Amino acid sequence: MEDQYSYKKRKVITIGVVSELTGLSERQIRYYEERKLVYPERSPKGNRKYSFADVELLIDIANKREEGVQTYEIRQDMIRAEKKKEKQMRSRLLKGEINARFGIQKER
Amino acid sequence: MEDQYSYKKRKVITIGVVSELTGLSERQIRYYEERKLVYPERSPKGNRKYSFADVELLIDIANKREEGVQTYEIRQDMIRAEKKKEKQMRSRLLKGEINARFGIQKER
DNA sequence: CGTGTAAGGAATTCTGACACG
DNA sequence: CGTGTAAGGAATTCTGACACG
Repeated sequence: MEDQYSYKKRKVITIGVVSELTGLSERQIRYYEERKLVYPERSPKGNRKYSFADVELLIDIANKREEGVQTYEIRQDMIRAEKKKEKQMRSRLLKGEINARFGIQKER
Repeated sequence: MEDQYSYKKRKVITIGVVSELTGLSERQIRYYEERKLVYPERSPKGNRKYSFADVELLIDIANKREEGVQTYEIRQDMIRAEKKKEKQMRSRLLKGEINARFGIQKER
């Protein structure tokens, strides 16, 4: 469910590449960060670094925006989805499903 | 066997990040390219872009170099491994194993 | 609210070359 | 052979701001 951590979530992509990948302007990407929709990491000197997961998220955001959805709405939806997910995780923990599914997983 | 194409093989990482990820200097990374050990793509304006697969390859190269293996040797080994792989692919094709393993694969 | 843009500066990357060994 | 470095230029990224709507 969480996908492999490495490639998808490592924050290594610069904003210029993210712009190419998503079709969004750097201005838009930085603005969505300001609106708390994305959370890039920063290199030692302050350059933003994104993951493939971030790129996908930004593409979803771009689609929502095209539909006229405001950044505030998008954020609210994300928060709701997040809470829903946490809730599921908690109930699964109680059932011990985590170990069953991820306990004896092979590497990679 | 080929892993998922997307995240691991997309060339989106700049040389500076690759340098951080591998511990190699940019000079070394460019030199290994000159010796035909790595093949980054180029952005429209000429900036090198690497994949996670490239990063792993560079780490392997760094290890070989530490053992004193010359770039020429490393390249020869890579070529040999490549040919061996092609050979396997060919024999598998004949047996029709490709369809069996990749034909009805689900997305992602 | 969401995005473009000019502004000025700092950091990144590029190439070709000299250096050492 | 493998790598460091100074050199000069071009491209990238950053921030804060003004603009429009």
